[in-house]
Amino acid sequence: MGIQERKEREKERRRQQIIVAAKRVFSDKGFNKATMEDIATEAELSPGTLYLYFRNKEELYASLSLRILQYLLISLEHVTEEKDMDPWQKLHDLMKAMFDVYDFDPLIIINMFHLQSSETLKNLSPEFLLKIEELSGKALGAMAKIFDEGIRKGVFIEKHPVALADIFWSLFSGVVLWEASKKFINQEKDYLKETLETAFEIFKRGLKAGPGQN
Amino acid sequence: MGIQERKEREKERRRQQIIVAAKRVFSDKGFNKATMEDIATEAELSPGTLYLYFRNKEELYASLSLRILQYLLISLEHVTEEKDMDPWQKLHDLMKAMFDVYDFDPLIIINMFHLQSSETLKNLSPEFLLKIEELSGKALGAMAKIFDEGIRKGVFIEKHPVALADIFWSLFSGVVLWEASKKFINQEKDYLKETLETAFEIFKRGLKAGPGQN
Amino acid sequence: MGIQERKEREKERRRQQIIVAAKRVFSDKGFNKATMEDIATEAELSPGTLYLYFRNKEELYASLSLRILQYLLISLEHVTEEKDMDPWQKLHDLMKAMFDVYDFDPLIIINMFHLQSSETLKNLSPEFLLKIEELSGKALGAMAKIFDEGIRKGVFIEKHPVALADIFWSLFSGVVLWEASKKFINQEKDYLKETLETAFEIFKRGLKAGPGQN
Amino acid sequence: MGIQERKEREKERRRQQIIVAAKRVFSDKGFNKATMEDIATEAELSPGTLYLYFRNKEELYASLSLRILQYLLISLEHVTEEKDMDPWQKLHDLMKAMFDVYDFDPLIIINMFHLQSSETLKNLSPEFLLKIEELSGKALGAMAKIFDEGIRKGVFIEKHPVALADIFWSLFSGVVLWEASKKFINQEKDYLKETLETAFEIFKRGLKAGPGQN
DNA sequence: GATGAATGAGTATTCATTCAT
DNA sequence: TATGAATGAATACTCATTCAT
Repeated sequence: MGIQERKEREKERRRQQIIVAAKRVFSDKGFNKATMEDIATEAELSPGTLYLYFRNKEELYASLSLRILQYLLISLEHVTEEKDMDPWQKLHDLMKAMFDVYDFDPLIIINMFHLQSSETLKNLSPEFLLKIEELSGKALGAMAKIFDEGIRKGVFIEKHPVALADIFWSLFSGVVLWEASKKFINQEKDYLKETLETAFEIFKRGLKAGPGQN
Repeated sequence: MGIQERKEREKERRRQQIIVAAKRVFSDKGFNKATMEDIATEAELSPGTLYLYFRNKEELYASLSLRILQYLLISLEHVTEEKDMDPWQKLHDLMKAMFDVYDFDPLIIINMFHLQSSETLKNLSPEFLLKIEELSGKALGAMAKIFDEGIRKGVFIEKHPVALADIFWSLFSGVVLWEASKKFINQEKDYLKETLETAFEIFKRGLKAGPGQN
Repeated sequence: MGIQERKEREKERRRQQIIVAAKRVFSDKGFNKATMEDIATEAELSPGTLYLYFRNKEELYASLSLRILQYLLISLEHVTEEKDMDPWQKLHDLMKAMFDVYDFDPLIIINMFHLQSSETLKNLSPEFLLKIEELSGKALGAMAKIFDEGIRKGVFIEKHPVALADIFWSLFSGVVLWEASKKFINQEKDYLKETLETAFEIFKRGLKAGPGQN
Repeated sequence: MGIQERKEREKERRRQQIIVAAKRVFSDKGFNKATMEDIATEAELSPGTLYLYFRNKEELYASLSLRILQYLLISLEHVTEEKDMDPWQKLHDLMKAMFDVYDFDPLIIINMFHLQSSETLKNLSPEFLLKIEELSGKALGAMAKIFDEGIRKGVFIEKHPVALADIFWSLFSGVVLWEASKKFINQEKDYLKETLETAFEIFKRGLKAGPGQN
C-alpha cells in the first residue's frame, strides 16, 4: 500500500513536471506552433513519455486549463466558506480572487480562452469535457451563490444569480483577452489591472439594488 | 473605363464569393481543420484560384474578421453622427448596434476572438495587422466619443472614455464568447440575448454619474 | 506574298522579344525558379502569348542555347572559310572565336551547360533534340576540320580530329563552368579570361606534332 | 561508450542507405523529377525518416557530391603523400586518380556538375557551402601542390600552380560532362575513356617546360 | 492574334503518435 | 517505465498550361 501510494505520488509529480513544461511552451508558441517534441525537450523527457501521462496533445493542453480552474475553485471556496459576511465584502473578495487567478498565471488565462473557443472544445474527449464542465460548473455555482445571497439580502439588483455570475466571468475574461490582443495591435503598455479595476467598479455600481435608469 | 470598372466589380464579387464560402467552412470546422480545398470546393472554385484573391490561409481567415469590423464601424458611425442626442439615448443606440453586429453574423464574432488570439496575430502580415489596427482603432474611437460626451455632460461616471470603450467592448465580446463555449460544455439553450441585455443594463447603471459605493 | 512575308517577319520579331526577356530572367533566377509569368512580364506580354511562340517552358529555354549555338556556328564558319591559312593561325582564330562567343553572352553559356545536363535533355521534344544535334554536329565538324588540316599538314599531333574537337570544346566549357561555380564558393574575382588563355596555351603546346613525353 | 559508438555507427549506416537510394533515384530521374517519396521507397523507409538525416532535398542531393569529393580527396592524398617522386610520375598518378574517381561513380560526377550550377549553389545552406568549399579547396590544393613541385623542379611550364589545377580539373570535368551529353544527342558509344586519355596526353605535352609556340 | 483568369495536378515537409527495445 | 527512431497521413501552396473572350 505504501509502495502503491509512493508510485501514485511519483506519477503525479511527473504529470506536474510535464504540465509546467507544457505551460511554458504553449505560452511561448501557442497551441499549433508548439510541438510535442518541444514540450518533451523542455520537460527533459522523451516524446514517448508524454503519452504515458496524457492521451494526446489536446488533452495535455486542456490539462493546463483544468489546473487554473482548480486554482480558481479553491480561491472561490475560500470566499464562499465565510459565513455571515456582508455581500459587498464577499463581492470584493471575489474580485480579489480573480486578480489572484490572473497573477497566478496570466498567460494560461489566455490559453483558457483559446480552450473555450469552439474549435478546441470540439476535439476534446467526452471525459475531459465532463471534467471541465464539472469544474467550471462548480466555479460558476460558487459565484452564483454569492450573488444569490446579495439578492436575497436585498442589496444586489434582482437578477438571476447565474446570469450575474456569467456576466461577471464574461467581463473578467473579456477584459483579459481584449487587453492581450491590444498588445499585439497597438503595442501598448499594460493597462490591464487599471482597466479591470474600472470594469469591476462599474459592475459593482450597476449591481446595487435600487432604482435603475433606462 | 467602363471595362476597367466592370472588371473591378467582377473581382470584388469573386472575393465575396470566396469569403462567404470560407465563412461557412471555418465556422463549421474551425481554422485548423478547415482545408483550403474544403473552401475551394464550397466556393465551387479550384484551390489555386483562392490564392489569386488572398495571399494565404491566415489572410483569408482574417478577412472574415475585417468584414465584421467594417460592418461594426458603419453601425457605430450612424450613432456618432447624430448631433444633440441625449448621451443615454446614444448609449442605447450603441448597445443596439452591438446586437445588430451579432445578428449580422454570430459565428464570425467567434472567429474574431480567434483572430484576436496572439497565436493568430503573430502570423499575420504587417499590412493586415495595420488594417485591423486601423479599423478597430476607429471603432474604439467612435465608442470613446460617445462616452466622452456623456462624461462632459456630467451624466456618465468620470472615467477615461477609452477605458470605458474597452470595457464595453470586453463585456460584449466576453459574453458572446462565454455563451458560445457554454454551449459545448452544458449544451444549454441560447440565453445569449438575455444575458447580454442584463449585462448592458448593469453596465448602464454602473455608468451613471453620482455617488458610487464600495 | 508580301503580307505573308511581313507576317512571318513580325512573328520572328516576337520570338526574339520573348527570347531576350527569357534570357534575362533565366540568367537571373535559373531554370526552375524562373516562372513563365516572370518572363511574360519581362517581355511585356501575357503568359498565354508565350505559348503561341514556344511549345512549353523547356523548349523556350532550349531556344536560348540554340541561339548561342547558331552564333558559335557562324563564328566558326568565318574561320573555316579561309583557304590556305596556316593551321596555327586557324587555331588561333578558333580560340578567338570562343572568346567572342563567351563575350556575346557569358551567362547563357552557363545555361547551355545546364542544357547539356542529362536532366534537361531528357525532357526535350525529339524535334528539338534533332535541331540541337544538327547544330552542335555542324559546330563540332567545323572544329574537327581545322584539326584535320593541321594533322594532315603534319603540324598537329596525330590524333582523331573529332576527338581533338571534343577535347577543345570540353576544355573551353569546363573552364567556363568551373570558374562560374568558383564564384559561388569562393567569391573570387573573375579570373576566367586569364585561366582560359593559359588553358588554350597549354592545349596549343600539347597539340604540337613531334616527340611527346610520358 | 560502446553503446554510444554503436548508435553512431548505426546512424551512419542509415545515412549511407539513404544516400545509396538517392543516388539511384537522382541518376535515374534527375533532381526535379525525383521525389522524396521515390527516394524513401527506394531506401525502404518512410519519407519522414529522410528528414531525420538530411535537412531537405537539396542537401540530400548535395551530399552525394560531397561523397565523391571526399573520395577524390583521399585519392589525391595518396598521390601527394609520396615523397621524392618524379613530377611526371606524380602527374601520371594524378591522372590515374581521376580515372578512379570516374570509375567509383560515373553518374555522380554528372550530378556534381548540377551541384556546381549556380542555381543549385544558390539554394544551399551556408554550412553546406562551407563544407563544399573546404573539400574542393583541399582537393584543388593537393593538385596545385603537384604542379608546384613540377614547376620548381623546372620540368613543368612556368604557370601559376592554382591555375594549372583549375585547368586540369576543368579539362577532366568538361570531358565527362560533354561525353555524357553527347550520349543524348548522338546516342554514341562510350568513348569517354579514350577521349580522356587523349585529353590528358595533350595536357601533359602542353605542360612540359621548354620553348612553347604561338 | 492576344489576353489573363482559372485551373488542378503535383510535392516537400511537418509532427502527433507508435512500438520495439 | 522510459526511450527516441520511425512512421505516414495530411496539406498549403505553386505554376505550367489552357481556353473563353
